[in-house]
Amino acid sequence: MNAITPDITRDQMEHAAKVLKAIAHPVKLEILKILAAAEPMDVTTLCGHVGMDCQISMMSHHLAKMKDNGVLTSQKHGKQVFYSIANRNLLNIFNCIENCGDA
Amino acid sequence: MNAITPDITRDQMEHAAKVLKAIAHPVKLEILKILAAAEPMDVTTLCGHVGMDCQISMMSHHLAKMKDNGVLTSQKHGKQVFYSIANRNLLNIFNCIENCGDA
DNA sequence: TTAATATTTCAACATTTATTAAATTGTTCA
DNA sequence: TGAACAATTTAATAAATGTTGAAATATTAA
Repeated sequence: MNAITPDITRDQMEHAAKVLKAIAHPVKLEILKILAAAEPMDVTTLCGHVGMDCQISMMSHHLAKMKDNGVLTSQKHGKQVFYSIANRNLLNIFNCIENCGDA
Repeated sequence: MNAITPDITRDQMEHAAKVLKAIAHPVKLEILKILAAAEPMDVTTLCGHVGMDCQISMMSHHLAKMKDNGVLTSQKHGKQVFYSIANRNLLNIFNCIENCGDA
């Protein structure tokens, strides 16, 4: 009905808010960025890419939350767990981020 | 450097996370949607559009936070304050939302 | 079976966010 | 001036989030 904010119901709004909340964190955005370039990836490798201040336990929490909200999927392979991006459309958000820099 | 996640620095990541946090809430998304269709708008009118469970004080808190994070701007006119969207590029996020529905 | 590795879960804590009511500021108008 | 209205600020509280380290759970390999 509207070109800019297409037909979005209140329920979709609630869902969208959850997804956005699940990624509105610098480390989580970093995770998405890393996976966007090289998915799937296991937790330890991912942690290494994120940087020195990364603890495996923290990483696991972040990943779990994103998975809970449908942002990521995971697959176990041996003793490692590999994470992927559930729907790469979400990556459009990075264009948003770049363009909406500072107004 | 990368088509999908363009050259985004860690600082930009931090900034993006703040902006996303500032809108990752159903009512705040609703506010954006309403303003997208009819900006600028004063607080009371906005509150009316949001629905029955809207309290003016809550609205004011939400608006203040979004303004603090550069999402909205405001202009005083008489005893009313009119809010607008600072950068309409941000509205692309709604396309993201629509497309990234449920995977 | 024991040891080593990868990841998750648990528990505790500090910080941030959301919500609500009450008090306050600023503006207009009689 | 002072009553009425619009919006913000303050304060209190509940709820959610982020972080950390330790313990628990797989899985593989020796």
